Amino acid sequence: MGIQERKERERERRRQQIMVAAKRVFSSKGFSKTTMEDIAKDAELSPGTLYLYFKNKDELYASLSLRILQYLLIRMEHLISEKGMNPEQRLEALKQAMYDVYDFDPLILVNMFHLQSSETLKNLSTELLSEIRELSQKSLDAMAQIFEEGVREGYLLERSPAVLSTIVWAMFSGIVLWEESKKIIDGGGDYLKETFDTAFTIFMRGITKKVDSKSYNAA
Amino acid sequence: MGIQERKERERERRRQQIMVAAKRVFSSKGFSKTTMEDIAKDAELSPGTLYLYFKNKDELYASLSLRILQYLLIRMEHLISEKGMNPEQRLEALKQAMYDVYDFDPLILVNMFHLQSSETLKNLSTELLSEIRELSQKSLDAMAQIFEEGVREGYLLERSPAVLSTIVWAMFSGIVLWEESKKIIDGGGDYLKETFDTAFTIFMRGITKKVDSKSYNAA
Amino acid sequence: MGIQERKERERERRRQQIMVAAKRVFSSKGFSKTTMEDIAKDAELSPGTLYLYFKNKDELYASLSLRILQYLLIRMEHLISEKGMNPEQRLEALKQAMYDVYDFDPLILVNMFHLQSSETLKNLSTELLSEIRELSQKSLDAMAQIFEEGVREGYLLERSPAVLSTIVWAMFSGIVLWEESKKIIDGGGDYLKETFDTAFTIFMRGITKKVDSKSYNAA
Amino acid sequence: MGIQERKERERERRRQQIMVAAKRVFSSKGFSKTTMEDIAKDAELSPGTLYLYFKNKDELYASLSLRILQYLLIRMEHLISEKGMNPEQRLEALKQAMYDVYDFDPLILVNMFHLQSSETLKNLSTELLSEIRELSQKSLDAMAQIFEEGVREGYLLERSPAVLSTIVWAMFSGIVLWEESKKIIDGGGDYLKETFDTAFTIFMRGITKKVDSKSYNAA
DNA sequence: GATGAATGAGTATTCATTCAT
DNA sequence: TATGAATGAATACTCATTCAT
Repeated sequence: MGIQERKERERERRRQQIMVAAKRVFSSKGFSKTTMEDIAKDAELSPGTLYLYFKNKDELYASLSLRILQYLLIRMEHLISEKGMNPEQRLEALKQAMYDVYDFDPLILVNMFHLQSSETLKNLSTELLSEIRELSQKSLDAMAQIFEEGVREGYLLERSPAVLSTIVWAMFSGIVLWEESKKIIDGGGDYLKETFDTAFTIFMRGITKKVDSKSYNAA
Repeated sequence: MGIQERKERERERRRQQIMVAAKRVFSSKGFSKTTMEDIAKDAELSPGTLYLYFKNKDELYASLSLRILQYLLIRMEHLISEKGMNPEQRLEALKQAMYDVYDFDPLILVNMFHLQSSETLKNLSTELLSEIRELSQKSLDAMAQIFEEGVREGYLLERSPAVLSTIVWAMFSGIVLWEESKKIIDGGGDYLKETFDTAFTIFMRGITKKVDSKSYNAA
Repeated sequence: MGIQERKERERERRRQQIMVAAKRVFSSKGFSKTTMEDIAKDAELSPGTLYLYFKNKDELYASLSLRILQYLLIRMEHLISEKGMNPEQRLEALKQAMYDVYDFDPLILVNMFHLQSSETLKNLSTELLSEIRELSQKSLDAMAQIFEEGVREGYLLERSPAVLSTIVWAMFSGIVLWEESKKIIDGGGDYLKETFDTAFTIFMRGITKKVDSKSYNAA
Repeated sequence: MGIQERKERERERRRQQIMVAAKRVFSSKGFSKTTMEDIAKDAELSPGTLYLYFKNKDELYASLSLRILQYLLIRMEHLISEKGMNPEQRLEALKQAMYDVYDFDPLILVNMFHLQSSETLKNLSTELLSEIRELSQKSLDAMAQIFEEGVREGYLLERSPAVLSTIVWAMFSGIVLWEESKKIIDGGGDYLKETFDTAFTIFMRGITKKVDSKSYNAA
């Protein structure tokens, strides 16, 4: 291992250390109530050091979303590379993958929507922004391939794979958002998996060619 | 009209004046970059006056969402009170109602999701919070009635109406959020209606008992 | 007195209050070691209030120089409006006026040179900058008139009045700077008046047509 | 050449390398906006290394002024050691020497005044401060010798040589400062040489015993 | 000597909110 | 009611300097 490489690895380790702390603090206090000093303390570093690894608070925040997007992409790519699954099985695996994304980091997933729908985006460096864009796009593309295959093999109705993947992702994120906000608003909720399972089943039935008896009136 | 009532009406007018200004400014600058003074200027009032009508910035912000929730509820209640529609027609009308909610104020709709997913909720007064909760719940309940009727009349599969309405709402909000964020991230988008139309059609097919030939392979 | 005018007067009073405090603190601690909070405390105001009257620290600093330039201009204009003085008397009065400017506020005079020669200028608003420029120019123009008259009346040699006034001002400011820096460097100095008196006498002899016996070998 | 001496030479070279970089950066960004890292980068060294050669930022800054003072002293000493000049010629040579000082490094010359008039002086080490003091004093003493000789030889009026040299230096620095600030404030200027030439001529006429016909009404 | 990562004290500025008028 | 001047707490970010390697 060259000295260059060792340094790079060390640097990456520090970044992770900071991100872990950031996630912890952001999750418990929310974005605007979290101070850089809070994060520094949690990471057992000085505030100045944070700025050696992240341009500003917004970028540190956004980098957390990046991680979950990266995880999403990995799962999607793994999914489409898997051999020997028929479309039905593959779609079932897709649903499972999305559960895993949620489990990977539910709070950051919600944050991601905050990020996307806010003015935060304007403070991000173009590199980071394009990285986010690229990851989102790739993940959706991967999802689309699954649907495409289903269509090609005559299992699914002829629908645009791109639109189908958008809908799945929207449905998933909408439910996440809804369940999380219910938790805050009335302390209820966390039926995410049940709800998403139902939603997914309905969705599948809606795009499957031969609507089999199994889906007919199944709970 | 009593003097009390006249006063109340005057007061309501001022509130609206402020909310209109607030909406304008929040929409163009985002929540955290908007100052109370910005809003006061836009409303041609002094900063102090704002506080005579709204407890604080968060509540002013949240009150905007309230309006759109009120509109949603009105539409839903109107929908279920309408006589002489069969389930299919009623569901079609539901889809149309949601388009209208979007058109009523797309930016505020997005703000609403932002509101839901953020720490803002924690700063709201219990009154406002419960008002939001109540409106959301009522709207969803109204939606649920539509599904319930469809089930009762044997048009829809036996599914929990509450879950179905949750899914529709989540699907809708997920797509809104997704399309808006695409606008910001890569300047693309605004396929909301097309996407939601497809999503709704699929969803309908997924929950309809007799899957007719019409939906089979339709674009 | 209209209400508008009363407010304006009140506002001006606050500005002065702040400037007096600023001068006191800047003089004792220097520009970069003075914090806005120091000044606020000295003025018995809150830090935020300072920003209601001055855009930023640089402008507050520069506004001090403005006062001394205003004083300089007043003295110069008074000088040229004075009737019944011959050129010799008028030049003597010029020297006296410059002493007074120095006495008006020696430290701020030094600051003014700091201001001029530094990067501070770049942070100033264009209004303030042009005000400084205008005051400087007007003062020099007034000075130039004195020399012009002396030339016209045949008392002085034919020299450009603009250049003469530049030289007098440069000589004056150079001596101020030098004496002040000597105070800091070796604790010596404060021979400003003696030195400037000699310098002025020599300068006068150098531009006077008839070099009289009085100036010959006078101390 | 001993090993000790070689080391010393090497050390001096590094100092020069740093000073050259420092001058470049200070000149383009001003003192307070220049960071030590800027200088380190320009010098292709690490920040830490700068501190092996200069105690701190202030001293690095001041050391630049030192160079120009050293140059001034060299010129002055050379001037008085020159044989076979009459007072008139020597004074003419003095004027020329000051032009050369200006040309040697106009920006640093301005910096020097900035240095003198500011709080920077208070941060300098006593060694550096006394070095500055000594160089200034020696240069002025050398200048004074020129005037003294002029007086002794009956060419100049009986004036204190120390005061005369102070005045010449103040006049010179005042003009430099004035011309430079005009450049910043209104983009005008660089008439330094013309202005100083006139000033010097007037000054000479003011201290010369026999005011000859040449200076009478000359341009 | 040289490095450069880490430090952490230091501060200008903002802005939601109040309250005397 | 309405005002808007004043408040002052709160904080992101910088950068001269150090020191372990």
